[in-house]
Amino acid sequence: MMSRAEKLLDSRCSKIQGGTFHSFANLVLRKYGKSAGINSNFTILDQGDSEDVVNLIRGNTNFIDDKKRFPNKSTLFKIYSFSVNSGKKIEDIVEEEYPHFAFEIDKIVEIHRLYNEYKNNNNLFDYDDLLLKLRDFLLDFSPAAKSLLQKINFVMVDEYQDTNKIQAEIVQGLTQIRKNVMVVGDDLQSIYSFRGANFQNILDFPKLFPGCEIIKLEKNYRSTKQILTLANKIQDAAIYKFEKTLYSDNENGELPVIVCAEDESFQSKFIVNKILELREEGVKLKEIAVLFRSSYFSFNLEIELAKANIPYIKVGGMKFVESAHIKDVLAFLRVAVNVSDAISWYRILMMHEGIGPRSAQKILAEMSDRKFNFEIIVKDGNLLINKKLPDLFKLIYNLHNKNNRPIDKVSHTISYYTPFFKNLYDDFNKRNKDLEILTNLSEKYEHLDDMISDMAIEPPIDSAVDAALQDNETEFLTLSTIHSAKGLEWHTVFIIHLMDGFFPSVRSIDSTENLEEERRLMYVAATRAKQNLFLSYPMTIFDREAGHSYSKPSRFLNGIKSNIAESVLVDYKSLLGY
DNA sequence: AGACCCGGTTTTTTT
DNA sequence: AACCGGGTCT
Repeated sequence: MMSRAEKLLDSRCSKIQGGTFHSFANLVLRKYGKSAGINSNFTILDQGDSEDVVNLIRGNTNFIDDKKRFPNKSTLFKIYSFSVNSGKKIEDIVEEEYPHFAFEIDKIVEIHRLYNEYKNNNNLFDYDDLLLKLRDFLLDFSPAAKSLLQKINFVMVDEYQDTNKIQAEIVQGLTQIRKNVMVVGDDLQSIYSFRGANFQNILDFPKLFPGCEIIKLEKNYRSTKQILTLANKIQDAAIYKFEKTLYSDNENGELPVIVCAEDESFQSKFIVNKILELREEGVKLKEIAVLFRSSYFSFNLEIELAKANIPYIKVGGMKFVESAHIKDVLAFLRVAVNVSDAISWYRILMMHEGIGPRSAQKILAEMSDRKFNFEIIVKDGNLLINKKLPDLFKLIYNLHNKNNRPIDKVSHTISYYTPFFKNLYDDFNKRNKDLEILTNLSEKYEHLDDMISDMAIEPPIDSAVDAALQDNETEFLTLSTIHSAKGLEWHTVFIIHLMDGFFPSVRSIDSTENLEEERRLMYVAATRAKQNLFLSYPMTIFDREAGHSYSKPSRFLNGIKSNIAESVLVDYKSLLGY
């Protein structure tokens, strides 16, 4: 966003402190945390790490009865995180969303207490802690907080409809000295309620800052009139909204197209053909995007794109740093920074042959007893670690003590890791590229701890991005989840898998509120297009249980008549016409 | 006892 | 593709 602002204005924009709430929190807490009693060497847990901690605690309790079902780590973590972000009590969330676990409520609350205790003892922050601790730091208004706030003259927040209660409090905290604050948002684009965002925030803004000025932006500079007409039609049916009428002066456009494809692969083939056609017309690949509700909807299309040699990047869904092999390497590096990072130790230890959860726990206990003092550990010949893992120990000792650059540490780690890697993954050849990318990424870092927090908060979008950027700025098509497409725009946009049960997702179909959020998501997707918009759905789709079954077009297409969108059928015959 | 292997299940969306 | 549970091997 900063670089886009820089292009519109000038280089001063690049000097503005900016970022997500989380990355801002990370910077502030590391710099000013000490005076607020925060050990600024904290390690950030991403969602996977947090779930691992929850799982560790879950396994150490005797709460799990073989006969009764108990929420798994990801469910537990979701409950806890939603509780923090929404301000609701765990008890109420379980009651409302997971009534089948209501009888375990005491255990669920107790694991949460232990989870917080564990993070405290080990100086671990999960994403939610970053927000909570920043809020408390600012609102405590200590001398350190004051000195930070003295330097902040203006505060601007984009996408304010997607903030939650804590984030609103952070904005309040940031404006304690100077009340220069501007927020921008659109209630119709609120799509993050699952993590506690509430568009009520933007409505309450005038109460928080009495006397604020409200400016309505009703002129759309992005899309053609035809696209806006369709977008307005989608939001006409919305139940919760605040009246506004969007208009555009741009009348030169084609009608959006609704594409009914015989099946998923016809849908993909249609898109591939259309993209090739557009490219002939001079539309660049980077001006085209394919958007979808869930990351896996694009699998079939990705195969077709590869066949047609169309380069693409995929945004959203499974990320580079979430892939198992990258997490493996990062575990070594994290231990190098924080020797008592138990979660990373488990990961490292258990990739060694003959070491499972039990032995890992014993080894960890041995190290912990000796306060992670490697000099002592290495001399004590009676330890399990010395019998099984002399090389590992040497590696970690060097990573931890040697004063070399991150790139050297990464290379050392990878050479140690390679045999395990090849053993662990059948597709190690494919994954190997990612290890190279990680090495390249580490080149720009001076300090390992910076690299590790970046990996948690602002991870590289996708391995392919970096690969593509390196080899001569190849142009590429964008595939993206709608959530990740927020705030962006393209000349041509395809929205795929518009089927009931997929988009809107089955999981939201039985609640009005969730369904309304899906509708807003649809609205966000449609309004990403500047010039062309294609809405497609396959008539049949493979379903695990039913085999092939007919699908129903998304309810969001209901009522879109031929004066709003053109309809196209894509079957065997029509494809031959191309 | 603990590691490991296999097969069935499940998968929204993000910092 | 990753998780979980259950069965088998060392």
